Amino acid sequence: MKEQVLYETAAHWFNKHGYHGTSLADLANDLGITKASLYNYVSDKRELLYKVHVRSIEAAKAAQDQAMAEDTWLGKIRKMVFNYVSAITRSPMVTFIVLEDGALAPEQAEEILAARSALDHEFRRWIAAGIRDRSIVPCDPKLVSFLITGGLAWITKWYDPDGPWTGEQVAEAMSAMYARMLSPSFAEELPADVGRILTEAGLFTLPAK
Amino acid sequence: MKEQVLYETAAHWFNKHGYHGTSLADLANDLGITKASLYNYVSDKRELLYKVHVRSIEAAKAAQDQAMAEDTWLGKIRKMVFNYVSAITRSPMVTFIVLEDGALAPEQAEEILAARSALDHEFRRWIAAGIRDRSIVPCDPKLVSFLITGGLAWITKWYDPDGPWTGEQVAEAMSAMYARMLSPSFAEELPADVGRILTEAGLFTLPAK
Amino acid sequence: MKEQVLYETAAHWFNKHGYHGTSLADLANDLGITKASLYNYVSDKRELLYKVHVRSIEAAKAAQDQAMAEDTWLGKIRKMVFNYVSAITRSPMVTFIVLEDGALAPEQAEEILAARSALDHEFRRWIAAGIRDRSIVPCDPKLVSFLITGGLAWITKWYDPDGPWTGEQVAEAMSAMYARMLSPSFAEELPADVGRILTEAGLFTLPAK
Amino acid sequence: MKEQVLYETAAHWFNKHGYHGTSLADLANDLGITKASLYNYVSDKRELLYKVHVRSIEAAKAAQDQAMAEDTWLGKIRKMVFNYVSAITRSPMVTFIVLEDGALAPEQAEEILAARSALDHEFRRWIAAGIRDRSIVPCDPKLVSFLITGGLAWITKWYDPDGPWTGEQVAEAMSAMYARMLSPSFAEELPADVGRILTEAGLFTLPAK
DNA sequence: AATGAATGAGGGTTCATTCAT
DNA sequence: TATGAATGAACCCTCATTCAT
Repeated sequence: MKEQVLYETAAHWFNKHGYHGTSLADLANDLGITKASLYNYVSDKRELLYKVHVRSIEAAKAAQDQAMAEDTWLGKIRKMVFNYVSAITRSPMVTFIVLEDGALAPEQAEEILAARSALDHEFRRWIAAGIRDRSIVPCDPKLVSFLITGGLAWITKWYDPDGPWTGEQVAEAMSAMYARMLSPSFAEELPADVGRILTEAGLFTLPAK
Repeated sequence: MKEQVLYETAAHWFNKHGYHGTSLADLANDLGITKASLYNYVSDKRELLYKVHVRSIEAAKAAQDQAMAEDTWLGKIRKMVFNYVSAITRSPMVTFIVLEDGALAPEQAEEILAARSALDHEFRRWIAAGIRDRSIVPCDPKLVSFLITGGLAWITKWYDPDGPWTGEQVAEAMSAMYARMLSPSFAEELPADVGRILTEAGLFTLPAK
Repeated sequence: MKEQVLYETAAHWFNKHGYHGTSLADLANDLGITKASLYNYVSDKRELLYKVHVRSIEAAKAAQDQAMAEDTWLGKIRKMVFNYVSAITRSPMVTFIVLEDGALAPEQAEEILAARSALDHEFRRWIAAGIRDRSIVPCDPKLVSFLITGGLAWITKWYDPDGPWTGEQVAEAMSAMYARMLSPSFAEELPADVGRILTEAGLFTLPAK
Repeated sequence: MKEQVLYETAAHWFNKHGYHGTSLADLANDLGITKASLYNYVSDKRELLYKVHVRSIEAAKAAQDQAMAEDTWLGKIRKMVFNYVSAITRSPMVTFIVLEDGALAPEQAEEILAARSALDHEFRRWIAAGIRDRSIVPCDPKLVSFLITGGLAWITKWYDPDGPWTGEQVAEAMSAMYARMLSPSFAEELPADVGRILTEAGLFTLPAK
């Protein structure tokens, strides 16, 4: 059995049923092996959750890192959202999993939360910087960060890879909307390709794949 | 024991630990009674979850109903977001709880999902109508509805009543941001009181309570 | 509420579901009162079982006592069976309840078992005496007593007061069959009224009520 | 642990304490394993009861099938009783268990009752056929079937393998008594080996082993 | 690498019983 | 006489985990 599949399955189940609502029997059954066999790959149920969280955070970090190259602060934000949505919708492994209290060991939880917090604070810094140089509308960075995080976390609850939209389309649309929310003036801030989408799709409505 | 307290406690726990991560012993212990006593109020653990969901939906419905009086479509949306955020931050009972697969009985789940879907579709209709009369920027109503729902659902994960912000402040800020995202032109669409807030708070940053 | 009804209901439930399979909630619900109210009549669940047993034994004792007047040993046996079957089929109170191990307190169980044993031994004495004076076929009294007891105990499992047979008909038929089993010669031992039944019913088949 | 032992133990306990009066802890304790281990063999407490019932019915069916070879109707009946008593007294697995209402799932209960009913009706047919060809005394087949079933069901309540009688002795004695009950004339119907028993045992009293 | 069997801990639920009202 | 609320104990069952094979 491929280890990769194990984590994808776990991510899927944790996301749909929650950590405590997922039993190792569920996973084993889904993978076509026995509960006992799982212990050849993982030492713990917790480890599964932990690793899934780690990969999710790595993906978020990557999305952020790759967005840093953008020129403007708004551009960075827009790119970061785009990257992250793309990642989430592309691989079932990269799921934003809601962290249930007490599911992870204290140190693990602390580590995950610290990593998330670091990402969040970096994100807030971008917003604050953008506000300072007037490329982003005055707003509260912390609140806006939460607001956007919520939108991103929710994707896994409704996005269906077999549905009408590709991940890139969703990524494009969401990043555009958030950019719109943050840009001090709609007209001058929107990047060129959004214009293309508006044209192609007619009134910016997402077209089916 | 007050029945109200029971539901608030349950909502709190389900939100923090997930449905399966919450044991009746946790609840009972928190309430200062025994597990068995819980069964004088509820017939089932499931019923607790169900009722919490029902009340959450009622609150959302109320938020929507009370927003209908607004003149413009954007105004309705803004008011709805404001109302709902206010409700969520005000009472621990009104929590947007993530529905874990299989936690509710099939008919219950169906009912809850149907109700949520109805709210969602009404919300989408507002967006679509706004787009049609050009009071809302061209966008995909379904996607935007999901995007906003995510932001609202996430609130319970980070909002702290003992923190620096009042619920009304958060409600004001979030509804303003979403309005900004949707208004075709920022300047002309923003309602008067947002201007007041901008003034009072200095650059729209949320002030501490 | 009539106390009598309580015991009848209890007897019915114990018989259908067993002692442990009957909850006080079942009884209370059936009686239209609350569990707590039951404790105004009985101090214990056990007491219910105990009293039902006592009455069942009293009925058996009465059946035996009233049969002693018969002239022959076989006549006594026949009458005893007739009386007991009549009692069982007449009143829902008089049920032969199978005694589950550990249901009664040790002393109570001992008492009930002693009483049953006394009845049984008296019954065996009749058989033995009959064998001695050749009015009953040579057989093992103990085994025959068990055999007949089984037939009697089973009645509550199948007899339906609303069915085609009256209790007296069943009593007549069963006592006749057992008498047949025990009489050294069928022709000379059968009492007169069996002849009547044979005549009336055609070939001894039980007629509908 | 041998699966066979599990069912024997279960049968024993259900018989002595009733289904609801038997806890899995009792069984596990008796078997020297833990409650949880039971679930490696059975999916349910109910399944234990169900399987025990099934085996009991299979034994009854076998007893009936093997009796069909007998020439006369009375002979069949006699043999069937003999076979069944032998089986019951031989193996603790083959216990006639009283079915408590609601202990089995509706479909299971229906199945068991249907099977029992089939056996019962076949038995009644034998009686009726015997009455028709005058090899059995005129009587009501249904009532007689109940009467005999009761005698058989009761055996498990009193028979003690460590007691003075072997199972075959009991089987011989009971089948002889019922044959006596049903034969139109005692003298001519009794099979030869009963005579032997009468001789050996002195007046047909069962000798100790 | 895989598994069947076993298990301690705990989870949801029922139950007989008590008691203040 | 009746009851709603409370509870300790027990019950059936599930779960994560282990281990010999």
